[in-house]
Amino acid sequence: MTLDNVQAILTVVRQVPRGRVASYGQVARIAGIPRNSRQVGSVLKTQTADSDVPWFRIVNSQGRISNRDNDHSQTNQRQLLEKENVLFDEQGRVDLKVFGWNM
DNA sequence: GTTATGACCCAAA
DNA sequence: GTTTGGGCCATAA
Repeated sequence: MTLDNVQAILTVVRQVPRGRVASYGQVARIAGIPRNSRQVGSVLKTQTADSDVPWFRIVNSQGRISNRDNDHSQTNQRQLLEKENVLFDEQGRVDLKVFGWNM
């Protein structure tokens, strides 16, 4: 990964509007690196909360929250999204048809 | 240089 | 609708 790509990823994530979510693959495509969806996660985990990047608006293509299979950060992300009117179902997933970011 | 791992994705079952 | 297996590519050891 070049530094340019990292900046492109962060720029894309910053463009995600409030109340919407985007998938890793979607971010990777828009950033110009279609096959590097996994690296998007690696970049986001270095950002954490004290950044201006809304990392919590990124979920996987199934609408599931993929952080480190831990427990705490997952709930934290969910609450951050619910604060923006993004609702989860009983299985802890968001409806990408409704809350997905379609440009 | 090779091997293993990962906040993933997609097609098939 | 969900779970599995194979594929991808960048980093770490």
